[in-house]
Amino acid sequence: MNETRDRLLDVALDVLGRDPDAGMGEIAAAAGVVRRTVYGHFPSRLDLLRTLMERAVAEMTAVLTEVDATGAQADEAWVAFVARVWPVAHRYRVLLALRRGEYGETIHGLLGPVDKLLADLIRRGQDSGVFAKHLPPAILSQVAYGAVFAIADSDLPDGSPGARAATMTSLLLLGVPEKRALALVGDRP
Amino acid sequence: MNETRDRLLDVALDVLGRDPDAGMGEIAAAAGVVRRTVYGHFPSRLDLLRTLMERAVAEMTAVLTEVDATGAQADEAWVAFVARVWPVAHRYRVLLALRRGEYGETIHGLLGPVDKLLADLIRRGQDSGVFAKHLPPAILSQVAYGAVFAIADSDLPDGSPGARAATMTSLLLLGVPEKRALALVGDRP
DNA sequence: ATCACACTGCACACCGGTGTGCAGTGACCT
DNA sequence: AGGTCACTGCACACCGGTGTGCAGTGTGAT
Repeated sequence: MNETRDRLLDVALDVLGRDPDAGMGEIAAAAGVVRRTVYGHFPSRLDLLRTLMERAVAEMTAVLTEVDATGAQADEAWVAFVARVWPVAHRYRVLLALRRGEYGETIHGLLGPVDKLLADLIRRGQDSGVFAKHLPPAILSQVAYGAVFAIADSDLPDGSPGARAATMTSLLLLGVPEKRALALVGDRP
Repeated sequence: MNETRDRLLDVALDVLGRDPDAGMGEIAAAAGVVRRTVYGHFPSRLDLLRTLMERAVAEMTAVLTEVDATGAQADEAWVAFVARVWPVAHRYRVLLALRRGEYGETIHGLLGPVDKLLADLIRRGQDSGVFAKHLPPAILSQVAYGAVFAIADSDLPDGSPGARAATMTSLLLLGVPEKRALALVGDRP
């Protein structure tokens, strides 16, 4: 039923991923609707942002817990995570983009669960010896996560690097030896 | 002579690194000066930004060409680059932060030279076989560069990861084997 | 003493984004 | 046909940041 509301959220995820400072007007226009209509669904900009983040966080935690529950090694779980997230990676740029900015504090709070799950996965990998320990889990997870989305961002030109390259890169930076990384990612493209 | 002007630029680098959307008022306040005074030195906000970026870009290109001219292997050059940049890495967050945002286009243009030098260094490393080729130089350089500053950003807590961890991480993600990376970075902290 | 000059402390106009109010308009339901 | 409901298309007030004008005020040089 809530057709417009859903489209609004989809479009906002996209628009704000490109420009975190985009206003209600731009989002409305991108959704083929008038600004006034947006306020009909979300009483304020912050309200829209919050709903958006909650949705994104829910999807991410779902993927992470699912992948974690398979009982696989941490590096295998990471590969599965990136593979699951990659197809919609551009949707999740917003997670990174909105941490700074006007409502940064509010948004940052919403991201807590995701940060925790990521850090836990990396810690598990470090404890079992598959990930290197050159950085504490909380930081290493953010860097790896950031690298994956940075690569997804550069994915505009025709010759796209693709999921394989992003997975390889993140595995390397997590300290997985090249041989093992190649085996995990499938030796041939 | 231009004491206030210089302090303004220093402070702006710092403030804008924390919040790219900081206004002239915040910058002025942080410099212990009144907003009106800032306009006495820089006719517009964009003008301040441009001056700032030119200064930052000049410093970066200086370091990069210098490090490049030693004729060292690309991985050694990268280590030297990070070592030289690290002490003031937080100053250069602004380079990343301001690419998006209001004057993104203008700023992006200013960064061309730095991007090119970085990509050239990485390409040199790939051609001589010390860096992996899982990503094209233009992207790999940006990811490595981003990782270094992401780590510098997380450097707030008492137990700071430090330059060593940042160097290790970037080397790994560039595809340098752990053994070689440890040798380059000095086997003991 | 006076001049230059940098900074101050107000005033103001302007702009763009937010959020609201309210009278339509059209589609769909019954 | 009548009613509901979402969207429209204006109106508006409000806010915060930008950029400017101008009359001070203090300090250092001569």
